[in-house]
Amino acid sequence: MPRVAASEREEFIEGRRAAILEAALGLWSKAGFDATSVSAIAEAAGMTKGTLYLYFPSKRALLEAVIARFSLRPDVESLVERFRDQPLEEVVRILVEATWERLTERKELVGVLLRELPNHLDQSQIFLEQALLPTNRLFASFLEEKLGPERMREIHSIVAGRSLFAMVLMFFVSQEILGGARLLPVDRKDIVGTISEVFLHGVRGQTESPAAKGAR
Amino acid sequence: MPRVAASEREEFIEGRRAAILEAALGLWSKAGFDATSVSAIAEAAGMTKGTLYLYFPSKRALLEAVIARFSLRPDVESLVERFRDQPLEEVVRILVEATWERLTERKELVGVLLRELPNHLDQSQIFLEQALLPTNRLFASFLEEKLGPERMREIHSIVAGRSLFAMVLMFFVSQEILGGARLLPVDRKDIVGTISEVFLHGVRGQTESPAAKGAR
Amino acid sequence: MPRVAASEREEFIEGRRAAILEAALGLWSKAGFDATSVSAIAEAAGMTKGTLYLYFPSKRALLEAVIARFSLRPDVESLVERFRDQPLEEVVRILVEATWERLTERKELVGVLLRELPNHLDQSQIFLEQALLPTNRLFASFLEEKLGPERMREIHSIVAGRSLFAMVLMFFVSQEILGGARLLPVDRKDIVGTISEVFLHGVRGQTESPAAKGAR
Amino acid sequence: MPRVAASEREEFIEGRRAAILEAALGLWSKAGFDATSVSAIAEAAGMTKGTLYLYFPSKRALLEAVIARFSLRPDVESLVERFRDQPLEEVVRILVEATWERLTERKELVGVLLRELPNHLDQSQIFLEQALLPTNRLFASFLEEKLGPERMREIHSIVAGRSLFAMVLMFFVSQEILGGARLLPVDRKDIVGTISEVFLHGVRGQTESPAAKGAR
DNA sequence: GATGAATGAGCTTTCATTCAT
DNA sequence: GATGAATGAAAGCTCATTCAT
Repeated sequence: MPRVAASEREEFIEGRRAAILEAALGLWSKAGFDATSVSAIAEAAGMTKGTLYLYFPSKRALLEAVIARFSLRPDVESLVERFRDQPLEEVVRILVEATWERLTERKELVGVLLRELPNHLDQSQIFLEQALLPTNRLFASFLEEKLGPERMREIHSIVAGRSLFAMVLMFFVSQEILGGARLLPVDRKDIVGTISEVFLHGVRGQTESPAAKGAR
Repeated sequence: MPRVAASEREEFIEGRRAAILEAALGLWSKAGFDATSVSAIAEAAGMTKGTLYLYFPSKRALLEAVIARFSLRPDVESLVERFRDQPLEEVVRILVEATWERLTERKELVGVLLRELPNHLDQSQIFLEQALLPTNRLFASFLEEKLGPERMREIHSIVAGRSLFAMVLMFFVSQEILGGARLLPVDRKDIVGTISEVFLHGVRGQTESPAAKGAR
Repeated sequence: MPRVAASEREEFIEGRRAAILEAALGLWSKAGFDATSVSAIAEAAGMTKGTLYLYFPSKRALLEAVIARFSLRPDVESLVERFRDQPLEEVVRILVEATWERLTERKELVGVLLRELPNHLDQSQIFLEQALLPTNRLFASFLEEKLGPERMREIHSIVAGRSLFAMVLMFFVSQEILGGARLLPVDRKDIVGTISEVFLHGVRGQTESPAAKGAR
Repeated sequence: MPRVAASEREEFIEGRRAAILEAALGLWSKAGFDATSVSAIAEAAGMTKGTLYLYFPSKRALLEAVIARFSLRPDVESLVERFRDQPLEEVVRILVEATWERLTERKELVGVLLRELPNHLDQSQIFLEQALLPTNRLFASFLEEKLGPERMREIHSIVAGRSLFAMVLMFFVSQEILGGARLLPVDRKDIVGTISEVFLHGVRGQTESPAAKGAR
């Protein structure tokens, strides 16, 4: 004779879990995993330590749940799917823009992952396997299709694809997480534009005019 | 009245400090700053906790000393200086190669910096200012010289320069630090080659054949 | 939802705090503040260190709480109020007796205060202001009333009043705290009697018979 | 074949010991025995920890040496001896004045003794026996002589004598050590005058005029 | 489901003392 | 005689986790 419907109860529980995850993420992004106490998280989530342990069996498990939340995958996949017929230029620009957007939205999570993944190598494996590699593969195959087999003999599509993501992420980290923006602010347009430009000509490669060739 | 020459004593002290720094770096790269106890570091350095505190006033000061050790600066500077007259292609390839080498040598330090800098934003600022920006500026001016003012109206030299470093570092992090190499090993030659290739064509840009243009 | 009434819980907490204060006082009176460890106090109070820190945020705060407990004030005030119409002799004798009694009851606290106040000058100020001065002033005004303005031109009522307390306290300290009683036991009656006698004739002053005068 | 005469060496050693004692006293009076480290004392004495241990076998022994330095004895004895034939009034006034002076000179030592004696009861015994009791007895016998056997049936000469010292010391402690002077400054003349006045009439006692009696 | 008192292991740091040089 | 590097014990304090209510 449950007082509430099962679904309602589950919803409630999911809400509490979400509140805890959010609180943990916020505090960890500020001070790191070890330097944040469980009771601080519980307080930020509006409950006591004891209650928090009703929803997660340990601090470690809470970290795993936070990590599991993150993925750029859905975005990239749907974008690539949606724009598969568009020219490469278009897709790359949209992708860079979307990725930067996504990173900005999840700034806190990016910071936490950056710091905590290396401390938890098993988590790291899972994360790479589930969140990064499929996207990397998908985009690589898209690149291969667009660039043709000839060019693929010169560059490694996986490396190339990951390089694009690397440029975006690294720029994001140095500007937004480590505070580079305060020292040397760069306009977002310049960032997205330059990265796309560099990548595009980079993967296209080679097809320079004789004049440019002479200039080398 | 000291029995040993001052220089000899200083040497001895410097040796102990170095041993401590090395021990700290090794342990931190495995488990992180907070999760590594001072006594573990002392033991790894072949002394007791009390002795360690003779050489560093606090755990925090030890971290700062470890961070202060790191810089890619000298390398890049001397390389750019040495090869200033060589074609861009040459310099970029050498630079990417050298940076990858350096990162590999200092793998542990890279991991520690990655994780601890965001937790110590003041240190972060100092690090960015002293280790990253000067190099970034130097390479940007080198790029401008090589590519000419026209191209510079299309791309941002600082962003471009940092993108190169970003590609190298990010690849390094995902392969070597987070363990990507175990999931999807990529040959080092491919990495260096592709990154250089992408970057070079990327910054050169533009001078495509009409055929390529039509394909967009 | 708490299972016990709020008042009941508060009572419980107050009980634990009292147990800790008592334990701290007992140990400090034997070995001093610095030489007594927090875990020794906790053990004496029937709990572990961690639990003690649930009730007091620091060792220092515990000291402050102990100091805050002490005051001779209520006694003196009520006594002076109650016996305001009695002759000075009566009041002084009762006061000396009561003070000695009180000191004996709180022997441990007296010892702790004696030693720790000079190490914590801020606490010292608070203690003097709240516990000593009001009493001193009250008794001084009582003396002025009883002795008349003429005599007051010769002696300083604040100094005189404090002198009485000084005699009692100092005797107490040298006999009971420093162990003088073991070397040269003095009957309590003698102490109270002589101090009162000395003080009374002292403040009355002057009105000796010619015979006594000649004996000088 | 000593390079210096034995006496010269002894003098040197005595000088170092004195420097250490002084340094220890200065620091202890500020922060207390436990809260002052041996190396702080050594530094203040112009040597290193290791050297200090050449002169005193332990921190505890250093405390004992400091305590052993203190005594009011010589003063009181010589004063009483010198003024034995003067009227009681004169002697008491001089004694109070001299004691206050002495306490002021040795303010630091008084503070240290006050705090540390109760922590070191064995030292306390020695101190009482050697520094206080003989003086107390001497002054008591002087009082008996001056006041005559009749009065002695009413007051206890030891208690009376110590009361005088108590008044002086207690006033000194509350004003100078605990900082009472800052709250309620009292002129030194008033202090010495009132204490002497109170004591003198107090021990003389009894012989009031009928008028005064009626005023009670 | 929620609480919060309790714990014990572990942390960083200090310090009196020793001893080879 | 003087040094200062080394130590190990212990201090104050924090915190993840448990569990009776």
